[in-house]
Amino acid sequence: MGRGKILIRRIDNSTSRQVTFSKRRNGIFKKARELAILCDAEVGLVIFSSTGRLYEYASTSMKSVIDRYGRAKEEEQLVANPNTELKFWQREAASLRQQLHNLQENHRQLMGQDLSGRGVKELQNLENRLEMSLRCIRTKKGSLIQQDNMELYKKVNLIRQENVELYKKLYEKEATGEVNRDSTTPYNFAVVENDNTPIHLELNTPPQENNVEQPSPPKLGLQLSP
Amino acid sequence: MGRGKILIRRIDNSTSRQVTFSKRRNGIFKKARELAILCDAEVGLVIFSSTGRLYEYASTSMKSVIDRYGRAKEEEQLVANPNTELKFWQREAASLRQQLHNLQENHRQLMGQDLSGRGVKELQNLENRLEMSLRCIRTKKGSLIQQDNMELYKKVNLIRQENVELYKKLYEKEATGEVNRDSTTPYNFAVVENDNTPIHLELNTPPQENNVEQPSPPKLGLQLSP
DNA sequence: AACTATTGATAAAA
DNA sequence: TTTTTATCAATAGTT
Repeated sequence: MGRGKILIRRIDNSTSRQVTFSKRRNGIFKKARELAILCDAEVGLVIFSSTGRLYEYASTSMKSVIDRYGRAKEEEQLVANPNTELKFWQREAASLRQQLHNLQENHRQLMGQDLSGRGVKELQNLENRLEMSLRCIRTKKGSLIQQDNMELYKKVNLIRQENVELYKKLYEKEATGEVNRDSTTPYNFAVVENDNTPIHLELNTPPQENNVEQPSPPKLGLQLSP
Repeated sequence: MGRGKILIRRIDNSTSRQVTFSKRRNGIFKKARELAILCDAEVGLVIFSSTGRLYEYASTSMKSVIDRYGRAKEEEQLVANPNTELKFWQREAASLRQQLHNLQENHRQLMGQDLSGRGVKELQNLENRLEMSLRCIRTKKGSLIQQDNMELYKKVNLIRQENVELYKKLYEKEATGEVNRDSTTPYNFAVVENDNTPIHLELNTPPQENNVEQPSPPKLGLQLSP
């Protein structure tokens, strides 16, 4: 139900993930309330966002729901050993530790460490995955830099126009002999013909490497770096 | 959403109340699941029908959700009971969960997902790390393949030698007129001069891509693939 | 946060 | 219960 169908899988973009969370959270709370009222049910709903914030709804009270749930479960499986609580958390920690370990292993592999005992096939697979990642990242970087570039281009055009007008004013004053010859010109580069050539100014990039996937356009007279 | 709009009030007819309960229960469970997956949230949902039956959904486990709920509430009310042993494991689990979350985030970035909101600098950094990994992996792969290659080379030489000897024996028999002409030769490639050229046989590599960083040596007469 | 084109959920009927 | 179908509701993408 929206402008297009979506797959039910984690939304990568964190902004839209949050927006969707907000919308759907409201939606499901409404549904929960309606179900409780329409069907005379006792409903409890607890949601932790990915950032850890708690949201809750209970048709009666959360305490009532949880207590009732506990009693129902107790009846269902006869007894819950009071020693279980501690055990549960120990198992939980062990499980999380395991997951963490696996992920770390995976991460190390991806970073090209700990490659011993891997077959050629596995390494090829790793290589392919990394190349895919690189492509994604380079595409993103390229578009970001291009965006920066466009904004800078606009800015330069604005300043150039300003310059032209200042030049004109100066010329007029000079013509009427009222000018003070010692004053410095505000922008100390000359008027050039507006040839619409894109300007290539790389900001925010470390100078050590320069492998951007765009053709380097011819430089104009204005250079920000020595 | 139906043949007609309805008021949100208790459905009097018990049959349609039951039917509606069934449908909406499925609906809300689906929504809960989708919310958990799409938005990476932890969700717990408990429903008691008007007849007292329990239905539940939890994205992780109901125990985890209820415990976390309890802790969140506790923290909210600043009550810190020094129930040390239990608390310890709860904090341990929380910490591990956090680490896991961070590592997952990192991993997603490395895999080129979730790139929104990253600056050019960060992307450049990612790119560099991935390239370093790729170099490591390719080096390792290269040496593995070369090792394979060497072993195959030795094997080929052995077989070739065997072949030479068989050839000699056959020649001797032919010379004495005792040979059976219809017998097939065991290894059906001929003796060539041993020119010590390395043999390039790629084993264990999927055929789709072929970007190994070694110069492809001239192929010998022995070709395993058509 | 508001807007809509679309998809999704479901009320009524069978 | 489940299926079908006509409608209403939720929401994905956009502004």
